[in-house]
Amino acid sequence: MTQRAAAIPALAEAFREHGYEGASLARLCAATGLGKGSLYNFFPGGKEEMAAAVLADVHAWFTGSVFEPLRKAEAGDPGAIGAMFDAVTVYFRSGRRVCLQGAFALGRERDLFAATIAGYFDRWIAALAEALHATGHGGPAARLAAVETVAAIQGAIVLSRALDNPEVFQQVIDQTRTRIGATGTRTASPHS
Amino acid sequence: MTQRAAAIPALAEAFREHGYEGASLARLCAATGLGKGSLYNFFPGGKEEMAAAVLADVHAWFTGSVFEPLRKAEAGDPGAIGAMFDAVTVYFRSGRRVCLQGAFALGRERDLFAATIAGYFDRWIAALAEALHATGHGGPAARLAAVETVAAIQGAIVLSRALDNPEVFQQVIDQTRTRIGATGTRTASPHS
DNA sequence: GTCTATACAGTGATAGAC
DNA sequence: GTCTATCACTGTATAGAC
Repeated sequence: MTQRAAAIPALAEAFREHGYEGASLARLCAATGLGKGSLYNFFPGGKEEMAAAVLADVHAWFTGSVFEPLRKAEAGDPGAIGAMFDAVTVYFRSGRRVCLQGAFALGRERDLFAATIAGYFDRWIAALAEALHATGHGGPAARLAAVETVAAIQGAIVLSRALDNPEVFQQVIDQTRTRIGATGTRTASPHS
Repeated sequence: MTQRAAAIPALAEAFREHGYEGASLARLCAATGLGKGSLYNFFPGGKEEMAAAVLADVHAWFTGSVFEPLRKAEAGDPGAIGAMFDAVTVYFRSGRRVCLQGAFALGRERDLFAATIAGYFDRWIAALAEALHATGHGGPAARLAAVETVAAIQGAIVLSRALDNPEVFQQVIDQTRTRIGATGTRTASPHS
């Protein structure tokens, strides 16, 4: 059990780097340091179960580190939204690290994990919309702003990777952050 | 020569639907209606050359239908930027159709086509920044707004596919369009 | 030029030894 | 539990008949 959990981060990085179809079992073995037998012992469903476990792990991390803290904005914490921007900037390494659910949404992997992927972004948008509502945005406007913000983050990852330039990630994040009036860290030096 | 050109749109759709690694030669043959021998006759470099030809074709279409028309904003046409939003909405079918260069930017395909992908987005941002500059945005602010707008479009594709909901594409596009003050069609009915 | 046949490495998955 | 060996299959690419 704990062995299985320990393999998931390595699997996640392999899926991030190579995509679902590109992450062959040979690479997954190399990434985890386990043989095929061990992997199939932990994940009887094969590659699909490994990817599902990784997506669930990512969702769990975001729930604890992003979605739940956003709820603190309801308690009157104006810095909660700013903390979200800081968290995703670190997590996605300023665009150098891919959003797995976003990447899967573009390919045929979406058919396999449609409900999981939609659930992830639904929760994100809902939590952010609540926080925006608590900080003054009107009801429907809060959800629109939440949708636009999450889209901006995903677009920032795509564009910064396309241009191979983490600074454009920072630019998009900073503009989005100031527009919706979030407090918190504004990156002074855009490097690394 | 003209036969080769006729195959490219079919190849493009196959790469869009299945991704680079997922688009097997069998599927590329089925999509084009050609045998392997014919494909290798037109594209001696194999799959990589087919994908490169597709990316070049997409770039050429955007140059003629998006980038060049944006330059008309310099001639004092305020509707040029609005026309860009209309064009990309139709082209990407409100998020149902993937941006090939954006999808490749997320995967390992980026290593193969890095210069091509970066060039595509560089041209887009440059053309849009010029148009924004001509319609009143200050110099550095114009480029920032251009970067943010292109990122918003890419994020709109990712998010609308993740939620399997073209309306969120329209929402993000409409918000971005009004924020930068572009005239043109504002989608009244968000359906299809 | 376009097809069929084929080469050969690599795929996901399984069975069985230890 | 973890490994090695092997499975049937698909991948890209090539060769050769027509």
